[in-house]
Amino acid sequence: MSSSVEFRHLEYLVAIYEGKNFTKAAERLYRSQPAISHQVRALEDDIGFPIFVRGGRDGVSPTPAGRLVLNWARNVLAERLEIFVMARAIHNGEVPPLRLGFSPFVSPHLLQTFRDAYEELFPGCEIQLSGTELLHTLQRLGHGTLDCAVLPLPVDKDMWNVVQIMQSPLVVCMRADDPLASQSQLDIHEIAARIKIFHDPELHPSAHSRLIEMFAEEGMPLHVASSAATPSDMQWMVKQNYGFALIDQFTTLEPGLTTRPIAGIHWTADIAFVSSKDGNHMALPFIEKFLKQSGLNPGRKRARSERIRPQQLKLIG
Amino acid sequence: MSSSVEFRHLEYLVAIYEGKNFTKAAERLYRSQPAISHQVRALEDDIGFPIFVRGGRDGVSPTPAGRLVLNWARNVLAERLEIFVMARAIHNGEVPPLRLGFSPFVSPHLLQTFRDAYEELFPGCEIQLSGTELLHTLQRLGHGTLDCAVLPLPVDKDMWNVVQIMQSPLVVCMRADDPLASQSQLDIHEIAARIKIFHDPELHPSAHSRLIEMFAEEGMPLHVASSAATPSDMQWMVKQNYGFALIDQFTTLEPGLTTRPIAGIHWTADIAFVSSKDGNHMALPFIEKFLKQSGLNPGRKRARSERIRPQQLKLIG
DNA sequence: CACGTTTACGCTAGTCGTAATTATC
DNA sequence: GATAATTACGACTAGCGTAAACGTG
Repeated sequence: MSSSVEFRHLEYLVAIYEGKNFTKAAERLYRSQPAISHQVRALEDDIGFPIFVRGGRDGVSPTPAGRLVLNWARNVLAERLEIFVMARAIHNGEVPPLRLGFSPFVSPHLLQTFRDAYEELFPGCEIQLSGTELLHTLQRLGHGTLDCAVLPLPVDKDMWNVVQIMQSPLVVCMRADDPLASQSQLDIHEIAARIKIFHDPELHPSAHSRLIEMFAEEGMPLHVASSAATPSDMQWMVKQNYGFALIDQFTTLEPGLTTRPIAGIHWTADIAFVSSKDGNHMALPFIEKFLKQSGLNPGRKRARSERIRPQQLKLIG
Repeated sequence: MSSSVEFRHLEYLVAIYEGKNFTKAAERLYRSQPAISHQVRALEDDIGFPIFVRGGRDGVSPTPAGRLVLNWARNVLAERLEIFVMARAIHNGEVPPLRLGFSPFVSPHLLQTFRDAYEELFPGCEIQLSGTELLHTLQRLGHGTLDCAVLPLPVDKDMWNVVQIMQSPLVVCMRADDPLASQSQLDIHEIAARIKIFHDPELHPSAHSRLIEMFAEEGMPLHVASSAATPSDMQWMVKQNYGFALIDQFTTLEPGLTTRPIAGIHWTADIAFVSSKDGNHMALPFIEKFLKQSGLNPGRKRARSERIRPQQLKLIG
């Protein structure tokens, strides 16, 4: 059956399609025309259906089934080139370290997942991490001192290559001994006034105003009391009873803290893989293809049993 | 170089990797062990780097570069099978019509783009369209009387396979002879009170409440005056001076109407390709793979010269 | 008849198998 | 010394080229 199809056949098919006849294809391929004809015929006999309809005078044209095969053939031939170029680079140690930026909002766990995926894709290739604030990270991407970054959305999709890799619900972070911790879900009206700890507005201007808007939608005014630059600072504040905080549900919690979802609310923090459009690290196309295909699966179970619904609102990075 | 790599080689590599040594691989492949050894050696000589490190006693293991090749090899071998099964189905006319649902919110232009992409992927294969309201479409997906659908987000990602295919800014639809049409952008405070035409809340419960929220965020109360079931009904109402409407910027406009963006506001309608997790139309995996890879490019220029920024807010389907 | 594909046939490359050799634990 | 990969060599498959036949405009 189709298991005797070889790359050689695909090369012939593509050449025939592009040359529009067997003869021209044969010239391109430095083969005799009968050789091509014979191979294609053998292939068609093998797979059980024709790839081309021999059109007599002006050129052959692919059948519908043939077009499917041709599309795939072009792809796969291109991939073959890329893969071996890349693999040779790996072998020669010519893959420069991947300079990966991230903002404090991105959980170490997600970074670890990314690192694992990268190790799987490019075994033995180094990653250099730089965690700074969002705007600075984007600046460095622009200057070319970073190859890519893991950042909260939104990010200008016309300016950067963006692949979303995570959509993580926001939950309320509180002390485990808080009376409200006995509830599995929280009523927004009960807790709105107690949410007082936020990320530094300077570091994430849009995120901050977004948060205020989200509460306004629910008819809740918000009182910003304390602000922090990192998730761990926020957690420290929660622990010290400064108030509650809204955090990514995948944030690693310090002992003595717990998280609860807000009933009926499905705010999320969206995280994306971002790279410069003219970024030139050779791994970038592979990474993006991989992320688009398979996504990134942080191997951790959902925080609560409740199904997480795609939500209307996004926390802006 | 790598252009002499054939599928045969990849099969050998994968068998060796899975069998962990040349001998077991040879058995699986119904070949002699030296044949395998010789082929792999020839391959490695050709590509210029080793795939396996011969580990003496307990099995060979892939080099870093080899792992990259192996990952790709597995993929590409699987693809080869799928492609020819699919192509044979196309040839035999065994591809059932793709029963595609869509909601009234989805522009015909986008559907056409999808249809073109499908025709490119599966030449000659039929699409059966069913346009009904969102909830009914989801019901039919569940019952298996639809294979897939093009729908506004959000849709439960745990319940359905969802691939976003479009993110289209919302603009204000008004009469071309309206005085405000002279402005290239509109001030939200000037027009909020005049936006009176909405989609029927019954048909899109979440979309409706979302719209009200979005205005609330901007501090604008919204007065729902008229409602319509389809975009063309909405346009008729705008024409008859019932008020302005908020529509997808890619909606085909009737003569006498025009659209303008709202300054500083970047609301969007997000459209996705949705299918049942146990949907069994053979084309679905291919379509999803294609959409994830290349997305869907509605070949139409941007409505205004202004760059569209990814936005914070999404109109719910 | 012209142009292009297919069939026929001999040649050779290269793939496979058997057997002998080498390497590693 | 046992297990497993490599080398050696002969056999045969099958991909190639040349030349002739076949089909369409």
